Amino acid sequence: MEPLLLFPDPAPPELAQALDLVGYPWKAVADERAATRSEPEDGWAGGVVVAANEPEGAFALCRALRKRDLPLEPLLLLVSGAQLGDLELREDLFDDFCLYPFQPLELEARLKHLFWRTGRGTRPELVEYGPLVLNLETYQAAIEGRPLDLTYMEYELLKFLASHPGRVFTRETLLSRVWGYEYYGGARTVDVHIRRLRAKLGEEHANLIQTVRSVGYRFGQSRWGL
Amino acid sequence: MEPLLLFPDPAPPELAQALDLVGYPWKAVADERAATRSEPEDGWAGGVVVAANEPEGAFALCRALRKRDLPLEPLLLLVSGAQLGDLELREDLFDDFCLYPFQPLELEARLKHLFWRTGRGTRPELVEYGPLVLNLETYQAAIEGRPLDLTYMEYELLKFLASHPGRVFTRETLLSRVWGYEYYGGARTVDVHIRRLRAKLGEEHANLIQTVRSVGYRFGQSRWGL
DNA sequence: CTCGGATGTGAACGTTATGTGAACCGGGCA
DNA sequence: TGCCCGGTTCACATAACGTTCACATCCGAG
Repeated sequence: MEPLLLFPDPAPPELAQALDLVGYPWKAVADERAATRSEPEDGWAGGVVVAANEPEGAFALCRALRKRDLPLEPLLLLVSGAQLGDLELREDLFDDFCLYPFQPLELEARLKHLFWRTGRGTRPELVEYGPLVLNLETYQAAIEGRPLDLTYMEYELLKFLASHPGRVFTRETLLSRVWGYEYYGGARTVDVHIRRLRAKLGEEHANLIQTVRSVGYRFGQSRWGL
Repeated sequence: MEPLLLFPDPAPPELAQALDLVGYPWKAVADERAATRSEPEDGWAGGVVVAANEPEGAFALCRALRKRDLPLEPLLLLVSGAQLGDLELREDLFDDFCLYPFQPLELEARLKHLFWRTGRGTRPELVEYGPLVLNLETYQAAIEGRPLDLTYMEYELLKFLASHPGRVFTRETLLSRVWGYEYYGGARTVDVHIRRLRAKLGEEHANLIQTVRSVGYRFGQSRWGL
């Protein structure tokens, strides 16, 4: 079996021990570079990321691992009780989470359940909204069947927006969620990308992205019901 | 929002309370027959099944709910630590599990993540008062289902007022709470915004905002008690 | 009934956020 | 090395927005 990716490096002893006990091979990495460097031939079997001690590094790693051509999955996040509230805005960065410190039995059960449910391919590889379709595997986008020629950043931005239809995001939020937390640049960058997206969507569909003055941008219509 | 199915009936007090606190409606059922009988029009929003106390009944219910034409989803299972080992054989009966007894925060986070990944969307944060609805995530407002086109300041003002129905606020208070503490401007600004809000609410609902002469403004009916 | 302060109203004004076109810059590739 | 592509930044145009003012109207006190 391919090893699991562990963060941080070195891995917390009790985590390493728990995995050893139930027979999961693993390898600890300190950051994205290390993750790429020591990646096995057939890719990682999955990931266990401890966010309780070094949240920034942990979330940065998750984001990087999710953005790859073949996103790392399944990804189990270990969080402290105090971090539970922060998870809401990072739903897409992990597949399941577990309180840290953890019970070995619970960790094992979660890993088993994760492998069971991701093994059946329950993950959607498409993001759809009305006439828009994003194929996450091939990095292609289309509207009404007509292919869109998007650049990397345009694709990422559209993917993020279309994954959260109806919701308003400030430029700062978009910069941190799409560009990355450590990004340090002008907010007007977002405007320009929005404009190009609207242009490529075509006049007919430009209104898929709406401006909410003095707040930010919204994709699609709002959700009134549940 | 449609209610969650709870097992057993009656529901454990701490579970009922935790769900009430975060605003999930629920209905407890004792078995499959009760589940079918009291099922809402649009189906259950999901299920929370406590397996810690009555494992046989709980798993039987899960099995029944999964076998239906429209399987109940998502289903969160609450298990004791001693039951963790048994889960392996029942992977297909639930979508996620949580240790019981549970931390309310963890329960909330798991429900949110479940709703997110099963695509049923998390409940939007709403401020409601009678016919008025404010969607805080999408920055949209509606009255009697009809969308209101509000500017940023109008929205912020209405949000503040509608969040404190029945209470009277002086113009100075509104300026400091809505516009910001350091704001330095004329009090008549408030009047103008109130007028525009009334206009947009429509003649029928303009009285949602009442003038309290020589004091300020009040939203909704006055509260006699408390 | 009358007076005066408080509030409603319409319009004008100044500010600010956003749209827009183009220049800049840096990395990959020939 | 020099070109090309994409991402970023800048400067300017523009329209939306918030604020202010002058005046009209309302309401309660006396």
